Amino acid sequence: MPSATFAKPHTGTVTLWSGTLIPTAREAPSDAESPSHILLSRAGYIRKLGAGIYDYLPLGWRVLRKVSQIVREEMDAAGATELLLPALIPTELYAGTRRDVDYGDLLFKLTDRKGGTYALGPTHEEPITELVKGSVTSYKQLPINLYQIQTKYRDEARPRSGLLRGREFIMKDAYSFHTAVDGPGGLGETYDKMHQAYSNVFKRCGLDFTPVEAEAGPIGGSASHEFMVNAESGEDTILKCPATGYAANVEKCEIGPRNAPSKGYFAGDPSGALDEVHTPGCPGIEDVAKFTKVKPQNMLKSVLFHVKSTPEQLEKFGEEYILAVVRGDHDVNEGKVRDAAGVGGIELADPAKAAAVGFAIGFISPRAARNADGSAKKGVLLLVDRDVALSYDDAANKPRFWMTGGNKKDYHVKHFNWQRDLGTDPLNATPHKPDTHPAAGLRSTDNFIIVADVRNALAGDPSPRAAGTALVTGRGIEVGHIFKLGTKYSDAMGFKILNAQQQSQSVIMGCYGIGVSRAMAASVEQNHDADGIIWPVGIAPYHVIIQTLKPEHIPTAKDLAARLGAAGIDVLIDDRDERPGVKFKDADLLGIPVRLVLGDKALAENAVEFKARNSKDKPVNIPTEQIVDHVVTALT
RNA sequence: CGGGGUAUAGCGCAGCUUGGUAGCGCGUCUGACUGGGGGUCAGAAGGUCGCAGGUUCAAAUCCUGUUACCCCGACCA
Repeated sequence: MPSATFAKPHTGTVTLWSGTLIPTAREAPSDAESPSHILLSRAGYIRKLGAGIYDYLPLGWRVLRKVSQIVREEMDAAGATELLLPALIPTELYAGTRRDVDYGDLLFKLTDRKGGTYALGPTHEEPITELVKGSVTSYKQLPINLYQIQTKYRDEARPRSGLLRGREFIMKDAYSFHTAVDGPGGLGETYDKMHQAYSNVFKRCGLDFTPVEAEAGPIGGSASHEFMVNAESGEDTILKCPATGYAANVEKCEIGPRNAPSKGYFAGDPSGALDEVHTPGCPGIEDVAKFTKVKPQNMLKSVLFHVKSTPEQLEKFGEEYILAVVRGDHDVNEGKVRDAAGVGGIELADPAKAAAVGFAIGFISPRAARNADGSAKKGVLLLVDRDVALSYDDAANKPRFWMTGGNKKDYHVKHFNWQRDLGTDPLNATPHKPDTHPAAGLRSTDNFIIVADVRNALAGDPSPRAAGTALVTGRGIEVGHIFKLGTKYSDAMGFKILNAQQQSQSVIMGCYGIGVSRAMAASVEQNHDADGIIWPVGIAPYHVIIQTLKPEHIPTAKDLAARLGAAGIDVLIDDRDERPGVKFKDADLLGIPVRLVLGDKALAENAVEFKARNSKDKPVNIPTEQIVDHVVTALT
């Protein structure tokens, strides 16, 4: 681990408990559920003021300042510079990007006395682009990477878990500007630097984290990474390859190759005669499974997407749909569907509109992508996951049994067979090649069908990086996200400059975020026990807590604190006239790495009692003259 | 946004069914005894029962409305 903050040649802070505000409580507020929320509340770091809104008390603010300082040092070392933008953003600034609309209700909006409308910034792409656009006029001034540490606002539909998902939170956001993606000074170079800086930051914060590949941006490749703190209580699921270290979030994770079916995709005889069953009020897989006793893994789940076409595409191709088919116990992955289809954007189809085009949502079968005569419906792509494009079960050595929708309300069918029941034999289908240009839209052909990986990866799926290795899952809390934006914002806001060839070009951007307040909570999620918090040294509010057991020991405690402070150590002196039991309990709750106790026993032998919060070892007496060195060693 | 729930002292809760002087634990304050893992005893302060209407001689309690908050789901750079 890189050098800890305390080792720097500055004087540490010394604080008297009696002079500050540390309201510890035996019981947490009833609305606190997650460990970080409960412990930070009980130990007096934060207090709730409203849904998703928290006071940062002195201890909490010290932790946030320590995290911020680590972020500053690493960002500065990576060539970025700090500034501060307003939190209050005039709505006009969103005119080009339309993000006030895209963000929707997530954006806090307010109106001033003159009727002007504003937003409380959730991120700052627009203000930073506006700033740089107005002050950078030559390619010679690029690249540049600017960051701020600031309070952000998002009107979350459901704030939860204390600091982990608040409506007001502290975030570091950085934005870089370039004239090229590759090469010296390019976006890629800064992106890699940020990746390294983020790893340094989270290491110094003492967090156990995993960088994962996330949904790729417009530039493609691994253009986005999330930094996930590994914690069981995390909201996000990540997948890892134990052999190669490959890690990705559910949205992004690829699934490796598996054995090709022995007879080929779709090939094989039916498992029985097509059998229609009445399934009243059962639109969902779970309902059907319960009602018919057929396992979800023997069902085909058909999900209809609507292609978000541009007006020009609408003109040329009409409304287009994608019918994605996965196994009943699998989840369709929207990003994979979009990429496999080769279109720019998709959305779940509206049930009413789908019904008008002949899709009974909830009861769709692959057959719904065909006309009555078996020909392909115009503008409908049938996208079949590899795990269901089968008619023969190699493992069981018999025809594959499928149940699927009956294409009319309240009916399903058993013994669906791809070759017999699709309408046209898929073996004769012309493979669809998505147009290389996503904006081109779908093309209708007679046999419009693709076999692809279109579902979310699961634990046990083959790794995409190591043959014969299975993916494993873990839970995580997203504390950082780096992203290659490309020209999305510069184009939307008309930010172009002349390059060395005297040609006007769009400025290429990257953005890089760290959830500062979320990192504090994530650390507690990861580092606590039944008694309280266990801070990593790097972000602990104080390095040492000195406890006096009798008031007459306070002068001795102050002398000791001064010696520790001179060594750059931050010290909290618990000078309260409380009983020892209360003080020990509170010390454990607060989670300060080192506890020094001044009591008659130790003082009688001219010693101080030392205990590390993260150790189960019994306290040991250290001679007073050695205590500073002992603490420094313990903290390093 | 859909479903479920809660609102009474700083915190955690009871009281509401069956209307009649506002209760308990923790914490706080005073005093005494204590003094190495939330100590004991004695005393004290602290609440217009979320808000607004209504019913009633009388409402924390019954009725109507409203607001806030929590949980599950949907959503989430």
